Amino acid sequence: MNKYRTHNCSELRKKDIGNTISLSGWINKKRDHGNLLFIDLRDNYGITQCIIDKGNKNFLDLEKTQLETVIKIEGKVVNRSNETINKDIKTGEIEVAIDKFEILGTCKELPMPVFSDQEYAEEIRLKYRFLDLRRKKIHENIILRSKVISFIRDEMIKFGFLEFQTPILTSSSPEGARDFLVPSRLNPGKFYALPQAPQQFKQLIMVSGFDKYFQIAPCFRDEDARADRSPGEFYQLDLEMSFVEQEDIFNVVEKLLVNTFKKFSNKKLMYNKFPKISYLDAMLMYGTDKPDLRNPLIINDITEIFTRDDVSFEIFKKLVKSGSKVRCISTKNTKDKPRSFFDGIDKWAKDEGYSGLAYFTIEKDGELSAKGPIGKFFSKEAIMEIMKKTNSEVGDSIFLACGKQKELEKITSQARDKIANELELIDDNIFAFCWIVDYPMFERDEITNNIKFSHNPFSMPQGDLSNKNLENPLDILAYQYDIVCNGIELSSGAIRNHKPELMYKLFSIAGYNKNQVDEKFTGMINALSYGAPPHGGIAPGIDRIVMLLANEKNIREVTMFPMNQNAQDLMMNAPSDVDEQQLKELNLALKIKK
RNA sequence: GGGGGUGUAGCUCAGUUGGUUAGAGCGAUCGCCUGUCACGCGAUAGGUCGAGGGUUCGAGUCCCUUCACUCCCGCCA
Repeated sequence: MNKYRTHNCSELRKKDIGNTISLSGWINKKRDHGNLLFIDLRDNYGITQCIIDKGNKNFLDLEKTQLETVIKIEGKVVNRSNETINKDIKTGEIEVAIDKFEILGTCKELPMPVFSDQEYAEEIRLKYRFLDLRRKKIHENIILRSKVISFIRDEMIKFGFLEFQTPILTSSSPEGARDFLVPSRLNPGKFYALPQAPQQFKQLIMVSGFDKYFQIAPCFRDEDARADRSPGEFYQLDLEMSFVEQEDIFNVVEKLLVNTFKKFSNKKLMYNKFPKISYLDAMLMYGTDKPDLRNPLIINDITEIFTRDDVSFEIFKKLVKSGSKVRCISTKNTKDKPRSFFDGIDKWAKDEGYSGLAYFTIEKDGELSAKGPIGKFFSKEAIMEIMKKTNSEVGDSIFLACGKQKELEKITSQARDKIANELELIDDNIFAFCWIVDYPMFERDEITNNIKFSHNPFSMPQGDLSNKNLENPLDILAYQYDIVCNGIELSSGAIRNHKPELMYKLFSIAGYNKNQVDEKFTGMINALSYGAPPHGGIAPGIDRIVMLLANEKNIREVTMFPMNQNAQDLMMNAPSDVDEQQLKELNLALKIKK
């Protein structure tokens, strides 16, 4: 028999009454009645109420034992009378009458209470993460994460995928995010990079003939944090398949995500078959390539309206003449919303640094009219045209913004979220997945004006790639796709370009000559020249999936040992100074800017 | 790099228009209490009001600088 326990803290039931047992765990809470002491003993599995009274010689010792001390108790399982049953815990029908106890791990005065479910400052949670992780909510989140990962792994194996590991110390890649670098001792002055994703390796696995690969892969990117983005490191379900078209990838991933989300959440899926939205449509209708489809609001382009003679909103007309566009959001039946609602939206837009959001409400009091500060600038006919374009009715309101396309996309996208939140249009009990497809292969760099890859340079372009098409590179679409759920980008993937000649051509458009490509992508280009299968894949973000399933707004709530916003581990004190000898071995000298 | 929010006891927070000795709950310590499950009751200890500077007769409160945490923009093929 194990020396610490016969049962865990969630196991004992009525059938155990009368048995002598032992439990080990943390003192979660004490209720001291002076001559009678209740102790909630907690372990990973649950809580068992233990009880001791003054008659026992251990009473005084136990009474002054601190919360969160780890103890072992021995005693008898006893019945609880009907009035004292606790329905909130699994072991609530019984309690343990303590006979003996032993301290296994003492506890100093706590910097933060464990039993409480109130919120604590991030700093103290991260510094004492081991205490924070004992708390119910986050403890359960981390267990959920484990279960989700196991489930995904099982599913992938059932689908016929093989799991492989790829190197953590690899080479720096010229495209993409900032790399984490690791100096090489044996190769002075040279550096490894931690992988931003196992992108090239997984393609090489396909070239090596393994057909279907997956990995719960750690990825490292040295970029600034956000609520849904850990600084430094995160995990992807990295997968790649040979001899597939886009649709084959979609089928596998849809099945996996639907199964996973149905298993681990009670929320409804808006679509079992994820809708496919082209990048261009998404940018027009939602102003972003990660739209929240729970939000019913749609953005419409009504630039043409401002070329009409019967529209006299001169500010917008002037901007439109010089190349700006006008886009709008129509809200259903908002005619009775108070003035403060509309002005609040306008003020919000100004606070965000935009020039504001104009608005009017369509009313019909005999005659059709636009009510609101700018309503008078629109003729009846112009209003009817706007109603037609935006699918609006009398009683609806129109919010308008004018500007250059990029800026306009940004404000309308944010306004779409803001207005929907104000109007409470978003059902939080739904997961709305979609595919964003047909990303452009290239885009123009706004600063340098050069043509560059818009996403992954290894993606396969769509259509017939005669030289004629290559003359208009900005029109080339790629077999490149993203999955979005509730406005969060879950993954991106692509059918890869496995033809070296085509790759050289595409790279030349982005300004790389053959030698540069050979040098920067040695492994890849070389491999593709020795019989590469057509292949493609995707990489859903594990942390974000778990975050959605746990109904959390912050990635740290599903990460066991996260870093803070400045990429510091407050518990381990990373990053840290290293001693002179270590630097010397690595041939490094520090030169820190003041 | 830029913008917003927060910072008061170990923890969570209150603190009015600038005005005497900065408060509460939890936790800690001590005492009372045999059926609680956020047990109850009483007492005690516990404060660089994030830090520095300024205005003022007087600053937790106003101003400037700075630090920490956080959210957002930039960034994230």
